[in-house]
Amino acid sequence: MPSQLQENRHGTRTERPVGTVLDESGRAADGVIDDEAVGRMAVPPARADGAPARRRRGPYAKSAERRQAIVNAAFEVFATRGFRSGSFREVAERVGMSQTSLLHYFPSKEELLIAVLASRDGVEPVLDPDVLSGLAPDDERIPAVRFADLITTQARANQEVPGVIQLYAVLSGEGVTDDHPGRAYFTERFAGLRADYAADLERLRDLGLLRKGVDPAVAAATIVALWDGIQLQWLYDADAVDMSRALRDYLALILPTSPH
Amino acid sequence: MPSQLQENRHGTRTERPVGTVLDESGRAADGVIDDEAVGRMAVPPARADGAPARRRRGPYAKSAERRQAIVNAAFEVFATRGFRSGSFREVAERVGMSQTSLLHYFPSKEELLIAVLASRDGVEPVLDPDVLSGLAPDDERIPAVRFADLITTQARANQEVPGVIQLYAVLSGEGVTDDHPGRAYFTERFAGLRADYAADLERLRDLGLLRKGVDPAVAAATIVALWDGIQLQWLYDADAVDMSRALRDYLALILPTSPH
DNA sequence: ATTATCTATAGATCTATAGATAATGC
DNA sequence: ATTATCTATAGATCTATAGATAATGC
Repeated sequence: MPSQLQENRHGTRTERPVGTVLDESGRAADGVIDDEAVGRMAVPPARADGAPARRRRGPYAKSAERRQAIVNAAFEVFATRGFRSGSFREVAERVGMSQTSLLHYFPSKEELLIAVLASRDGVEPVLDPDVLSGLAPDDERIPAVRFADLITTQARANQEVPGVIQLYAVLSGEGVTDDHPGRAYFTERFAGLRADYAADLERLRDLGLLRKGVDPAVAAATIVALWDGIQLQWLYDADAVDMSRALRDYLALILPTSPH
Repeated sequence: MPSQLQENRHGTRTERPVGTVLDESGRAADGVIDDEAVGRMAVPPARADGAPARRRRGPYAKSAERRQAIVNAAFEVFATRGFRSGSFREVAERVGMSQTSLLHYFPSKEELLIAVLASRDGVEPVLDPDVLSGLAPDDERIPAVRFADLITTQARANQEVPGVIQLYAVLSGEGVTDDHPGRAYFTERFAGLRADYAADLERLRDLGLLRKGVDPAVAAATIVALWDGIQLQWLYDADAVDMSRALRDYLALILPTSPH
């Protein structure tokens, strides 16, 4: 039973995402100390009088909470206005502080965006991977059913978290414009998702559960593409499309044993 | 033989697209007189001295050409920067005139966007619908093959027109942000594409060419979604995905008779 | 005379810096 | 003493208006 399949859900990886913001004390936005970053910190210079250099105090107690509030507000602003049109002033207004105070936490708009993208990876709901579609515990089709279930369940769950789908659609479109600071994030995210799904599908193929003639790499890109594309249509007209249905139908086509 | 299938290619409709800009003489951007718009024009008021009201002269000879040059420049600017971040100044620079002169042709940025979206529908390459995959002229699978060929050929052709895919991805993402003037265009475009493809697939189903269990409406939304999504991935990494391959493979799954 | 184009500029942004004051914690 | 927050503001935008001048065509 390839339990690895559980590790590749859309957006539930545990490594720290690329570009996680670290403040000067080497603390990531979630408050966890990053040893590597601490190691990279500038050593306080010895003073001319030979006295020992002073130690930095680090952020105050409520600082992490404040950062998170800013990231949450920026999440909303970027989702409703995009990165380039979303303004510091609007984020500040929502979080109830002056615009310049934001710069104490995020010294540039780029860094704020990176923090939002990183936080987004954590906002997605975590699934219970044991929700199976009533198959006998030794049913050989379980890996295929689980793979399809994880994707469609995740799609349905994303739908319930306000802003997640819109932030993603808005920024992934804007990200291909000139010099956009989100480009690397999306390039890597797409590559990672394709690789993860392709690996899953190769395992399923080896188990004889993938339809003959389906290429795992092409199907992996197709799953991601279909998912993104149907989300975009859903944003324009939520009643006109059924996101999880479209995904389920496609997965049923390439994994003929899964239910439909 | 359902020749209607040829009429529904991605972006090759002949009606004037929603929101086509008409200048004050009732002339559309392409120079064609729009009778209905002329009829709507304000009647010149009779003057106090009873003399006949003067007639408007209409745009000068080179005006249509100038408009087109502006639309083309705006196309590039919006594709590389998005609508909100793309500026009148940059469009003016590319077209070699002052920023304020643009306002003579397009009195607001919104109208310029509408004109760009309308022009985009005409930029897509027109296909020769008779390119078939070497089937006997009386082969009953021809409608399915033609449907699949039109889509994959269009996908390959779009790839060759610089900016078309990027403009579309950037603006369709930005279009879901608050008060975006492109929202109506994309809402209607998606609805139209879904309806067109669904009608095609229903015909194919009636001919026994659609795989059992495939719902035409879901498959129609899936084609559009897959297409948009794979284009987005392609913009981030052109070497990593094969757009027409992904479309072809999906179409082969739902239309089992088409070649692969 | 009408259309096309330009200069000057109003008025509203926006990001970021400078530097003062308030709050927190060693 | 350090961190957090604020006010004031520089300097760079951006869209759009006002109104003058140039080019075109009735």
